[in-house]
Amino acid sequence: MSIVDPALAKTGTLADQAYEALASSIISGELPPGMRMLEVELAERFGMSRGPLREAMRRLEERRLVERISQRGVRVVRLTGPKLRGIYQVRESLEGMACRLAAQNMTDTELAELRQMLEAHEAYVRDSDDYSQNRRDWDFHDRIARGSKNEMIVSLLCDDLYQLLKLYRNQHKSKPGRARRALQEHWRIFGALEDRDGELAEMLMRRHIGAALTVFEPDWACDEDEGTVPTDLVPGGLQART
Amino acid sequence: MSIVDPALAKTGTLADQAYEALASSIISGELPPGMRMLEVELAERFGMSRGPLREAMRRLEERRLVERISQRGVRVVRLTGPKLRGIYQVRESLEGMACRLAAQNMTDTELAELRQMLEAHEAYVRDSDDYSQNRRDWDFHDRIARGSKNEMIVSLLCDDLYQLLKLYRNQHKSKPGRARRALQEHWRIFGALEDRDGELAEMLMRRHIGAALTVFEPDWACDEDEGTVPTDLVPGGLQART
DNA sequence: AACATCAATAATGTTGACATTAATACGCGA
DNA sequence: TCGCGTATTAATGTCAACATTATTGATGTT
Repeated sequence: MSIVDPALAKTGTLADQAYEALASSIISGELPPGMRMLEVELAERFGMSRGPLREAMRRLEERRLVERISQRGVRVVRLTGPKLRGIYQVRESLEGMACRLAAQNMTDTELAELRQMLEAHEAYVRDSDDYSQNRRDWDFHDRIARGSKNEMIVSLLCDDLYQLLKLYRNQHKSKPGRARRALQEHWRIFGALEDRDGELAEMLMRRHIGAALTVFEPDWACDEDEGTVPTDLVPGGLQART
Repeated sequence: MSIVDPALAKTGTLADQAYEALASSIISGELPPGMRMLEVELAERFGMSRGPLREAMRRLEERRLVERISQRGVRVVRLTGPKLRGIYQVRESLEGMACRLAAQNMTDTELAELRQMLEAHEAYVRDSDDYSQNRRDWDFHDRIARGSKNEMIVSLLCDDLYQLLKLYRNQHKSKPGRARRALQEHWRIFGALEDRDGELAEMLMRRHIGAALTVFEPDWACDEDEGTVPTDLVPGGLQART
C-alpha cells in the first residue's frame, strides 16, 4: 500500500485524509521511526497544500505518533525500551479500569459476541502460534475497551495507545510461544466479565498486560541507546520520485 | 484578565499563543461552555490570521476542551454529569498508577519538598475550608504525577485531565467541608510514598479520587439534561468590541 | 398563516505566495 | 588543512484571498 492510497481517504476534510494516511503509514513502518517529515514533500505527494497537512501533523503530534523539534520540523516517533515501558504502565492502568467497567456495563449480547470471538480464536490458535499482538488479540482488547462505555477510555486506548503499540510491534520481533497462554488469559478475563466481577476482571487484565510486556523484553539490551544521533532520513528516501 | 493578554503569550508560535490564551479562557469560564468559537472573530481578536488559529483549535479539540461538529464549527465543551464521571474514572486509574510509580521513583528530595508543601497546607486549612479542588490541592496532585517519572502519565494528567476538571470546578459550586478530610488523605498518601509502598499508595489515591467526585454529586439532578438545544452564544457576546 | 423553494449571507475549508528562521555551502584567512 | 564568518538554500511560520458548504432570510404559493 502506497502512502497515497486513492481507494481509501475520500471522506472528510483533507486534513482528516492526510492524518489517516500518515498514521497508517507510520504504524505499518512505511515511514520508519526517526524519519524527517517535510511539509512540502508530503503536501505535494498528497496533492494538497500545506495548510491541511499541518493540521494533520498537529494531530499526529498530539497522539504521539510524531515528535516536533521546536522550529526544526517533525520526525516519526522512536519508541525506545523505557518509553515502551511507560506506555505499558498507562495501558495497564487504563485497560484495567476499562475491564472493571466492562464487567458492569457490557450487555449480554456483547458478552455473547465476545465468547464467539474467543471460540474462533481457539480454533485459530490450534494451527498458529502467532496470537499475542496479533489482529485477533487487538480485537479482543478493543471490544473490552468499548465495553467500558467510557468515551474517554475508548479514545485514549483505541486512538492513541493501540496505535503506538502496533507501531512498536511492527518494528520489533516479539518472541513467540505465548499464544496458548495469552488466549487462556483472555478466557479467564471473559469469565470474570460474565460473572460481572469488575474487581477480578481488572486484576486479571492488569496481569495479562504485564505479561504481554515481557514479549518484547529480550531485545532491549541493544535498543536502549537513545543517545545516538538521529538518522536523518528524508521522505523521498523510500519511494522513487517522478 | 482579557482573552488577549499582552503580558503573557510572547513566546512560541502564534498557534501556541492562541492555544494558551484560549485554553485559559475556557478553563476560567471566560468562554462559557457551549459557546460557539468563530475562527474569524477570534483571529481578529488575537491579531493573527486564521491559519495558526485553526492549529490552536485542533489542539484544543484533541485535548477535549472544545467539540467540533463536522463542518459546522467548534464549541466550548459542555461537561455533563456522566461525562465528568467518565473523566473521574480515567483519573482514578491513571493517578493511581502515577502514585504507585511515584512511590518507587520519587527522590528523597522530592519527598521532603512534598512534606513541606503539606505542612504549608496544614497551616492554610486552619483558616480556610476551601482546599479540595483548590490551587494547593492541584499542586499536590501535580507533584505526584510528575513523581511517577512517566512522561505520558504526566501529559495525560496535567495537560488534559486537570484542565478539564478545573474547568468543571469553575462552573459548578462544590460543596465545602471536605478540606480537613482531603488534607488527611493527602498525608496518608504521603506516608505510603515515604514508605515506598506503591501498592498502598495506589489504593489510597484511588479512594481519595473516588471521594473527591462526591463533592460534585449534589447538583447532578438538574445538570443531566443533555437533550436541550445548545445555546447559541457567539464570541462577541461577552466583551465590547471596538 | 404555514410551508417550501431559492437567493443572500456567513461560516469553514483550502490555496499559493510571502516572511522568517534554521541548515548548508562556500570562501577566506590563519 | 582546519576553523570561522558569511551567503545561499531550504525548511517552517504566517498571511490574505478564494472555494465550498451551511445557515439565514425572503418570497411566493397553497
